Amino acid sequence: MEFKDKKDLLDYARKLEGLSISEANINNSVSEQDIKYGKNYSGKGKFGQFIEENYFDKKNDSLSAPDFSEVGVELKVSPLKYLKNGEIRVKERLVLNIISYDKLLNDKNFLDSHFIYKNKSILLIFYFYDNKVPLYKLKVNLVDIWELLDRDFNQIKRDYEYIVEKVENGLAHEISEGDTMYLGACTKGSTQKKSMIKQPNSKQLARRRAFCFKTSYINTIYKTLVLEKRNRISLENRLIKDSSTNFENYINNLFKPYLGKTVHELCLLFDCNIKSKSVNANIARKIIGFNKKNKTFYEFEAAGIQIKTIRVELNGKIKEHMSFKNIYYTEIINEIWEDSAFYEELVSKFIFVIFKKNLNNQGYHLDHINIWNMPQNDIDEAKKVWKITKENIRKGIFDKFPRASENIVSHVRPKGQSSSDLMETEGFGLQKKYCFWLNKDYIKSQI
DNA sequence: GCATGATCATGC
DNA sequence: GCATGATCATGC
Repeated sequence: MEFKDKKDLLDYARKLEGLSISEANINNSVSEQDIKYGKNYSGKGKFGQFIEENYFDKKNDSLSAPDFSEVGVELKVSPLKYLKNGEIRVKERLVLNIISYDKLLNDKNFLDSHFIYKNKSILLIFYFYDNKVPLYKLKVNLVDIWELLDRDFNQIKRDYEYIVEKVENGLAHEISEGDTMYLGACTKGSTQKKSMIKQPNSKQLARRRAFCFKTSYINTIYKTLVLEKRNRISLENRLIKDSSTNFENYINNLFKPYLGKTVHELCLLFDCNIKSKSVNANIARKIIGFNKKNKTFYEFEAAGIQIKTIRVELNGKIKEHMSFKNIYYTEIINEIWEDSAFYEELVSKFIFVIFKKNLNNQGYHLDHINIWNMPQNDIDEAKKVWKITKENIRKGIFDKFPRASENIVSHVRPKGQSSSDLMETEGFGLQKKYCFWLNKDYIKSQI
C-alpha cells in the first residue's frame, strides 16, 4: 500500500481508532481467516509487525528508511494500560532506532542526523495492551502523527547532543536513561558479555542502546494528542493545515459530484429509503461520509457543526420550519441563556444542504450547499423566544408557547413520536414533547 | 395556503 | 426505547 501524502496515510490509519484489526479489516483484502491463522508473531514488537503487515499491507523490514518511506513517516505502536483509578497511561517507553556508537560520531549534526531522517514524523498508534487477547482483537485507542521538529525540538536536540558527547568522550558504557530529559538511550539486550558491543574512543565494552522516548515523555505525548483529539474539532484548522484548502471548499468538494442529482437517484446511490422523513438528511450524511466506522461524525460534533437540510419549492418558498433538539423541561428551567442547550445549538456552524423542487413538480434534487452561522442580532431575537418558553415551563404552562407568527426568527412546536410521547417536568407531571424551531421565512431570508 | 399540531424512519 | 432530523396532515 502506498500513500499520496501524510494526510492520506493519517486518514487511512485513523480508521483504526476505536477498533481492532479484525473489525477494521472487514472491507479489506485481509480476511479474518488470514489474520487468525496466519503467521505467528512474537517478541516485543509483535503488534507493530502485525499491524504493518495486516493493516498497512507492508512487508516488515529493518531498512534504515522510515516505514512509510514514500511520505517520510515512521510507524510506531504504543501500548496503554489502565491505572486502578481508571485513568489511562502509556505502559512503557517508546523505543526508536538502535544506536550505532561508531556511526553516531559522524552524525553529530542533529538536524541532518539519521535519527531525524528516521523519526521526524512518527505515526503513533496507541492500543490497549492485553497479553491474554490475540493480536487481531487488540483495540486501538488513538492514532496521530507526531511531528518531532514541531514539538519540544530544543530539548530533544539537547538530549541527542548529550548522548553524542558521551560517546565522543569514550563514555558510552556510562550512559544511563536518566541522563536525559525526553529522549533517552535505553538498553537493548542483556548485560551478558556476549551482547556487549565496542565503542569508539574507549576499550571498554558498552551495552547496546537504542534511542527512546522516555515513559514520562510518551505519556505526555499521549495526553497532548488526546486533548488535541478532543479539540479536533478544529476540523477547520486541521483541514486548512493538512490540505491547504479551507473548510468551505472541502465541504463543497464533497458535495460537488452530487449536485443536480434527484433524491431518487441519490437514494439508489447511497442505499437510502425514500419514504423516510429524514431521507434528505440521510443522503447528506452519507455524502459527507458518516457511517458507523467513520469518525468524522466525532469531528463534526466536537466542532459544533450541524448539518440541516432545506427543501425549496418552485416559487422559492421553503417547505418546512427547521427543528432542533427536544426541550428538556427539568433542565431548561435552571439554565441561563449563554449556557443553554438552544443557545449552544444556535452558535454552531451550519451546513445547509438545499434541495429544490424538480421543474416537473415531481420530487426534489440536491441543488447546492450553504455554510452559515447565525448573526448575533438574530441570536438575540431567539433569546426572547427561549426566555418566554422557559418562564412558561417554570410556571407550568405547557399549551401556550411562542408561535411562528410571534417572533421573526424562532418558535416552539411539538416534536414527539406521537402526542402521547411524554417527558417529565419539574412539578407538573408528564407533558407532551416540544422543541425550538427556526422559522422557514427566516431561513429563506438567510440563504 | 399557511399555521399549527401530529407523527415517522433511523440509528445508537 | 427513544432522541433525532425531519415531514405529514388538517382546519381555518
